[in-house]
Amino acid sequence: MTVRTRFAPSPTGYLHIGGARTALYCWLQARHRGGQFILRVEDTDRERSTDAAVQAILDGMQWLGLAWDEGPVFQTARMDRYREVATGLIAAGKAYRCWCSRERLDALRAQALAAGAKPRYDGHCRTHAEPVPGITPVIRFRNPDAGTVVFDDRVKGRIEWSNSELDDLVIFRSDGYPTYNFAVVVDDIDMRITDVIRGDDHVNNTPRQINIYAALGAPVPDFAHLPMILGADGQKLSKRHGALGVMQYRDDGYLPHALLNYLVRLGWSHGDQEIFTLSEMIALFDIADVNKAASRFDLAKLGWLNQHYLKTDDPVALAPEFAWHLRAAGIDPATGPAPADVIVALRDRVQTLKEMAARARIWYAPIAQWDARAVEKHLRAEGAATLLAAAHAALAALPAWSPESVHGAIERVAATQDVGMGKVAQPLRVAITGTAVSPSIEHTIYLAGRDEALRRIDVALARATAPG
RNA sequence: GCUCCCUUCGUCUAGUGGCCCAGGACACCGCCCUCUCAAGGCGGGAACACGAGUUCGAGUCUCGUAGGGAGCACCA
Repeated sequence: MTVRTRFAPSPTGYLHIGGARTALYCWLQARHRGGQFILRVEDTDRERSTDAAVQAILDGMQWLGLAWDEGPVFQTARMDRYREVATGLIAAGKAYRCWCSRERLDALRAQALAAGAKPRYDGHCRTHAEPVPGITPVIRFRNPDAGTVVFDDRVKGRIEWSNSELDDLVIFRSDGYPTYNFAVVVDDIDMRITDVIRGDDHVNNTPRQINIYAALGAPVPDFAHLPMILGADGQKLSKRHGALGVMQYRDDGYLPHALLNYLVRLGWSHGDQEIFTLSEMIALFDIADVNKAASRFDLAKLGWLNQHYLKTDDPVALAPEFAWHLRAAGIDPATGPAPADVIVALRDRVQTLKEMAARARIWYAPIAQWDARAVEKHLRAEGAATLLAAAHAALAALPAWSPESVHGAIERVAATQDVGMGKVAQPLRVAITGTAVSPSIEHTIYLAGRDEALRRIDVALARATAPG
């Protein structure tokens, strides 16, 4: 039997980090086993579902590269089917209509709570159904009264549930929409899902869903419940923790495969391996190796991974994404050096493309601000003017313009003037960038372009020698 | 309150009864390298929640305690 997994978000917000990991694990499981990955949109909550959220989820999935084989299937497009199945259940005596009022239900709940028990529906309408004029009844599933439900969760292990803990849940609301627990089961059966991989906030739903499978005479799929992802403070992830939507990570300068690599290791491991290419993930991923406990989101480690990929990926391949960030920062890539060259100069110094874009500004726009301390220390230093002038001449005379040739020129200036590299590099750094910190001096100068570099050295020379 | 689940360095984790006085990675600290900042190299501190039990032997098995989480909706 070919493996079929599905990711089934409800479109009430963007694709957050927890959902992205669930989607990744579903996708990996399908790819690893040579099966299919289906995307289903659980939009039966008409109050909270929005088209914008659907789009946000699709965008997030696409950016991450989690391609689905079927879908997106919208539950709202399957209403007739849910109704058909529910009607069948009623006909078979496995479900019934219920007219119980909200008041009666509330009273029941309060009573149970007061008695220190778990609130459960008492099954009143199983036998005493009294149609109330003008009221559309809900449909309840007739849950078995006795026995236990046992399932072998692929990550949590064996879980056993007594049917006495379960009650007759509503499977169809009075507004004509099916409830979650019912729609998922009908969908998972119809879509022939073999592996249900979802957040562990659903373990409690699983026994009642299994009972529905049984009532429908359908085979029960494998279940794997993933532990939660918490914020760095160990609290449930929320808006307080900042960037939540996956697309926010793009805006913040993270690479999709860096995020994927981070996510795959968060709660799953393969020995001591930290770095995984997509194909390694697919080859090595096993749902059985997923951890049981919740884990915390650690931005520092994501940053480390992101930089790892900035350093090891082909700069040319990274260039389009970097150019996107330059534009996002209000920089026109056409007004300066090739983005790929900038990546080479900065990738050892930043963890994100966003930081990189910010630092790249000096090569695309004039120096906006001079660091007074740097000017004082390096530009107005003893001999700085002489060195700048010598560098200017050496750079102007260079037959070819490349990081290597620039490096050679600076080295020759240092040798000729009989000073260390630092003595000539620092004034030049301030001349080109206005600050004492930048990439290696040859890249700093190279990226400015010869004309602009010489122009800036001229300006710096004036500052170096100006009185005061 | 009830039911279910979870518990190894600050964080992510390795560990499936002896190979573990617990290994790796991120973070942190130190040293080296060095044109600044980084990156890199080398080194360091840092954990089996607690208590019983089973066993020749327990991070690994059992029970209890504590702490954390989820669910108990006509929300998904």
